Amino acid sequence: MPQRSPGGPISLSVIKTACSGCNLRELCLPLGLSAEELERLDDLVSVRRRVKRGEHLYRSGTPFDSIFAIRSGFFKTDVLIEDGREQVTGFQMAGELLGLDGISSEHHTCNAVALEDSEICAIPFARLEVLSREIHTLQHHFHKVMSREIVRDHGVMMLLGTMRAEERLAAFLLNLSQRFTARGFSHAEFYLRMTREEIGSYLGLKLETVSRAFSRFQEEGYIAVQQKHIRILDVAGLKALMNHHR
Amino acid sequence: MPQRSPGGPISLSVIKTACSGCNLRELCLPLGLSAEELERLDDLVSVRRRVKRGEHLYRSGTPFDSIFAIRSGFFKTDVLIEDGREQVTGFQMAGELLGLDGISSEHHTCNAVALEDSEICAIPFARLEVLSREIHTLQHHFHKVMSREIVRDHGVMMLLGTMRAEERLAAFLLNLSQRFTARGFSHAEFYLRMTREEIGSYLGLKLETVSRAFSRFQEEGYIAVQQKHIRILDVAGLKALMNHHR
DNA sequence: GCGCGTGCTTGATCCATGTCAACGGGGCAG
DNA sequence: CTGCCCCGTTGACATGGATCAAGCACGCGC
Repeated sequence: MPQRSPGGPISLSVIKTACSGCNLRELCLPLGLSAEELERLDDLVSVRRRVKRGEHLYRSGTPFDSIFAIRSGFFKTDVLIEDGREQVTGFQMAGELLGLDGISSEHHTCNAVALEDSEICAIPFARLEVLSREIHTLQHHFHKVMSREIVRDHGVMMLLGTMRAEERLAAFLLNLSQRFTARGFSHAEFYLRMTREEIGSYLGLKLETVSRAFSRFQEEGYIAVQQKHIRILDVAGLKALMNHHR
Repeated sequence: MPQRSPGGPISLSVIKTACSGCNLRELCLPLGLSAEELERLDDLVSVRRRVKRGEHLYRSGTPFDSIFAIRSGFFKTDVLIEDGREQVTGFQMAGELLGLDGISSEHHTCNAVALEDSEICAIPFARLEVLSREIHTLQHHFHKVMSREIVRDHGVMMLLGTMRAEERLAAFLLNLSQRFTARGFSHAEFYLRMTREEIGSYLGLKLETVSRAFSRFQEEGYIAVQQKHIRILDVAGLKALMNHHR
């Protein structure tokens, strides 16, 4: 069991901002809402806070009452089993939601850890349900977000169940690239916020295998790697590699 | 590629029954509803139909408009990629919902195939959203069901990412056993509706590996297998095996 | 009742990835 | 500036599961 830092796991400094002024509103929950509806969502999303690198936003087993939207930063979610095995279930970036897994049992079922200093918006779930009864667009969009999470998970199952090491890593890099692009960052150049071990855990590989695959991609000229700095040189090459199954 | 049966993929014989009289109402969507609310759900769930063994309930890429509740029978869902690889994403039994993945893009993103003659209830999603705005219990329960699906997927990711072959199969058998129990069937004795290959696809293993693991479990006295007929002899043994990681 | 096909089992071998080990570099603490 | 620790890289070797191949059992159609 991970130990709690004294005085609670999360830093509580509150930031004042609103969905209506948030540049992520086209990615995040507010998508498709009118100005007036957006204001009602603002009321609901009153708590914003910072989570420092390495801190938990929530832990598996703790009571669930809010979902969280990432305003800035980068998170991982993971599940641990007794014998110490860890499975990273996802990496989340700005505009994505955290905590949906907690709705079913009213307790979080995974850990969410900031991989860099981050800011999140807490959305009290009970109030979200009330509001989404009134705002159809919000209701529907929320359902889409949950469904998208399920589809994403199926993709990971595909990856874990059928792909070999290099395919997995290629898929991972292309996915990150695409998500960075959607946020207005370079699609070709980015910093990884996670370690090789965390990548490995997510992809069902050991860190050495991840490292070797990175090296091979570099030798082949698909990417340039230096530690956590990645430059994608040949998107098509990486894509081709993914169909390269025996 | 599975071929389409002439005249469309699904048999359309309609069965007349109601949620209010359904013995699955404690497992399925109606959970927690009052008699009066249940009647309103009945109105919504008007289409019931049979899907014969081997037939598709829906296919990846087709438009989404309903989710489906399984009234009786057994399904698999799978995702295919171009080069023919298949990933089975789940096996579903009576009382479980199918099609949640389609909400996000308004198209189904996987195939649902009956593994035995089955009966399903179609729930038009747009109408479910309307009704769940009016019935809070229904809204909340629906959210829980979606969330449970996410949690389940995380479990599969854990399995695929960190477990070895025998652990995966043990986890699979225990999970089936537990779900049969919840439906009032024997926890110790059941028929598998799926082939070794489908089990393998779900567990990220080849069919030979699945077969060998079954044989080993039998040698060890954990189970008795004869083709698709499984008898679990030592639940504790199977559970112990799951922590048996090197 | 017989023959065929599909699915299952089992054996032999191979290979991708895991494991173990050594080393190097960068960043942070003092 | 110096030293340490964490992270990443690389090599040598081990192994679990994949692959290839053969044969068997059951269910179904004729």
